[in-house]
Amino acid sequence: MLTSYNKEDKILLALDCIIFGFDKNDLNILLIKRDFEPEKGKLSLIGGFLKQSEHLDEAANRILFTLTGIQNVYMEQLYTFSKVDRDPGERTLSTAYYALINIEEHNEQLNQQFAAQWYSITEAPELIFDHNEMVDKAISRLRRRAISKPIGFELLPEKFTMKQLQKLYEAILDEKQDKRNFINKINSLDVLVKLNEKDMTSSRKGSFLYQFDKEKYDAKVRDGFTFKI
Amino acid sequence: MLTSYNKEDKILLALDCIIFGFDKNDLNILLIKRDFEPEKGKLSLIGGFLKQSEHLDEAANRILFTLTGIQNVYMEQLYTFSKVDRDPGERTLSTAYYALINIEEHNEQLNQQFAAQWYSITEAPELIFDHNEMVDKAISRLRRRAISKPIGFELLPEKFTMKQLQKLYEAILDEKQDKRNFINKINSLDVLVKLNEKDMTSSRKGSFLYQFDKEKYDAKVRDGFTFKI
DNA sequence: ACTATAAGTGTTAATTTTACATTTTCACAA
DNA sequence: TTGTGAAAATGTAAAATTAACACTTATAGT
Repeated sequence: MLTSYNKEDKILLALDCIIFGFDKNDLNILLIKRDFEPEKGKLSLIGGFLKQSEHLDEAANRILFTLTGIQNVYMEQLYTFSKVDRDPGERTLSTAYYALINIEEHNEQLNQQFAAQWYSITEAPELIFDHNEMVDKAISRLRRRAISKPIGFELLPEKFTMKQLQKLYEAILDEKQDKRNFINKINSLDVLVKLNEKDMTSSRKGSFLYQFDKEKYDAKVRDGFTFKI
Repeated sequence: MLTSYNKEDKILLALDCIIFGFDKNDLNILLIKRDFEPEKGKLSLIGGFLKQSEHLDEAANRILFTLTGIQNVYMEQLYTFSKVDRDPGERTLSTAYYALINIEEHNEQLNQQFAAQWYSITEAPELIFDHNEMVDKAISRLRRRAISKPIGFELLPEKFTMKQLQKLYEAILDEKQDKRNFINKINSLDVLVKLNEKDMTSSRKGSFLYQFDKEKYDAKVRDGFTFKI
């Protein structure tokens, strides 16, 4: 086929993944010590380059898997960063993706053979290039999403307590929630099932475990309900 | 400087601009008849290619200016589209940008020498490649933005009537608004100045003109107020 | 001066959001 | 066995916001 584009510039396109995990009280992100120049040894997001015949979504998953062993994670495209000198090594753009994962569930995958590690976002480690900017943008996107979609459940174990859910939302939104109002709100959404099981690790009384009911949620969305915390 | 990226693929990166304008009752977008292959003669967004040493934001403005004569428009990045066969001519990604402009104000710029024309989004013309998908995404972004930022004012003349503002929001949100509630809401935001002038073209009684007070708005935002229609 | 037409204006009910404190349960220690 | 400490569970009333709704006013043109 004839193409008319042959005098246009071709450019390196990187991808960087902001992987959020939640651990008791804190939002964490997965970072890696960069083992090649430039900026070798500094902390970086999980990143790599797009191949010629790859969809960005695929590339993001390939890169995540290659560097962490984690797979089958739903990632969402965040933004394409394009400052001319953003990478001192060579001119590259980078499309950032972000995802939420449940730390425990993926810790088997993320084992010793990978250099990636969890860092609390409250400690805000300094990253190479424009990666801090990427993280900031991801956090604000996460906040916006968290109040309009039940996105947070991805960060919790399958069974969780109301307290854990509340802590999670407090971490994402970075603000305290009133316990009773929070529980009432969640219950009114009617997308959780209360199990006949208690978590006994946090108190003598024990607290009931809940599960997110995806089918119920999907059905409600179909009927035009909007989730809003 | 030494670079370690030399075995990575380089890729063509296009940009496409979704330019919204508003005209009495309808949201419009600016489209162009494509004058080169592939898909020559079909309708397309305003598009072009990123150059090696250009920021995406710059490129979007350059492309818009080149194809329409319109300049100094604030465009926001929307999404990067990357289906492998999205352009049958050659493998390209495309980063979409969108902007809101005031049709009258830019019609002098957009003169005969340019092929770009306004099309109502309600007529939903069929576009090349994945451009319809881009437009859909831009519209939903626009809706989300419109209820949380006073973004709509960019689409109106400097002086406008409440009726025009209401029509605009009805077009963006695609739903009727109650006249009294709408006006009360807008007034309670307290970011408009009522002028001592009337627009006499639409009724015998005439209707007062208003102006958006950007300084007042910025000051309020600084004090932590959130605009929400 | 009459008429036709769009502009302009407020109130009440319904819903949602916020603030807030006591009782319950149970493991463990005495 | 009884008592104690610690977290879990629970409801209501006030405040704020949103939604529904219809008549009066101003004016140009006849």
